[in-house]
Amino acid sequence: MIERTETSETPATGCCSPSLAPRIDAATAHALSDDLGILAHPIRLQILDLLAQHNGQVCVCDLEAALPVKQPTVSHHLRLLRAAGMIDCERRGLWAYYFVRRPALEALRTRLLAQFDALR
Amino acid sequence: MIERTETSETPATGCCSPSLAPRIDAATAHALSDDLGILAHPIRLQILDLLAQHNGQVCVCDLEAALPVKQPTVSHHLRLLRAAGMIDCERRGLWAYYFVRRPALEALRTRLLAQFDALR
DNA sequence: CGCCTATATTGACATTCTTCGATATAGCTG
DNA sequence: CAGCTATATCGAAGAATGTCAATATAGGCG
Repeated sequence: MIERTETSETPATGCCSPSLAPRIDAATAHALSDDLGILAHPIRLQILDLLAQHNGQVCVCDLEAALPVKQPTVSHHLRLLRAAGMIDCERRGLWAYYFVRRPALEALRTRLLAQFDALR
Repeated sequence: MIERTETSETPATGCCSPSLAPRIDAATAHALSDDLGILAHPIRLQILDLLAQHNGQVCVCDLEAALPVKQPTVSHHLRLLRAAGMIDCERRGLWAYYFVRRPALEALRTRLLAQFDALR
């Protein structure tokens, strides 16, 4: 590492800017990346899409029929989406009807937009 | 699976809607989740933030100094971001100056928004 | 050329993710 | 209750990801 004083204005004897720091703190970055990680799976995106389309009327076997994975896998992804607060379900008799939690998705959308705007 | 006719209007002897299909096709979902997967890492989010802040003036050792990971890890994340088309770099002498590719990020933002709006 | 420095790549290792068969749970129906 | 069905959970196995030490590459300087 090249020697340089923090107070100096010199653009560099070498390269490095005087201790550059991210505006996003690690905790925020972590929280956001967790949510992005939930979205970052094709099956989960398709589940969200299906749920949004047929709000409150989609049971697990519908999803299983519409997606190229088996039932335990569908349940697994539903659990992740639920743990992330993006969806929820209501049991009616034998069936579990899943639906998107619009306010949560709206909040995530807002958070994402804010992040993108910060990259402006 | 419960027997049912596609043409019937009956809300179900059981649960399932007549063959529900995602509006997002698998290819689109896959492409989008790939990009989301790139964003879904705290270090990468912070890198994007740092690059956006100091456009065109950030070399790898700056990033290494600002982030809690070692140089090979920084290079690794830079490579992923670059492969995803989100950033690029210019070599000047010994140093590699990285910068965000604003048009690509803008396109991603648009794509993401469209997706969120589809969940409307 | 020989040395030094910034960055990239390689290889190994640990961790996490994804999937699915098998099984458990829960609620209906007879 | 017995049997059936929808969903959840468990456990195992493979794939993908993240990290870093070690090493390679490449460009500057004396």
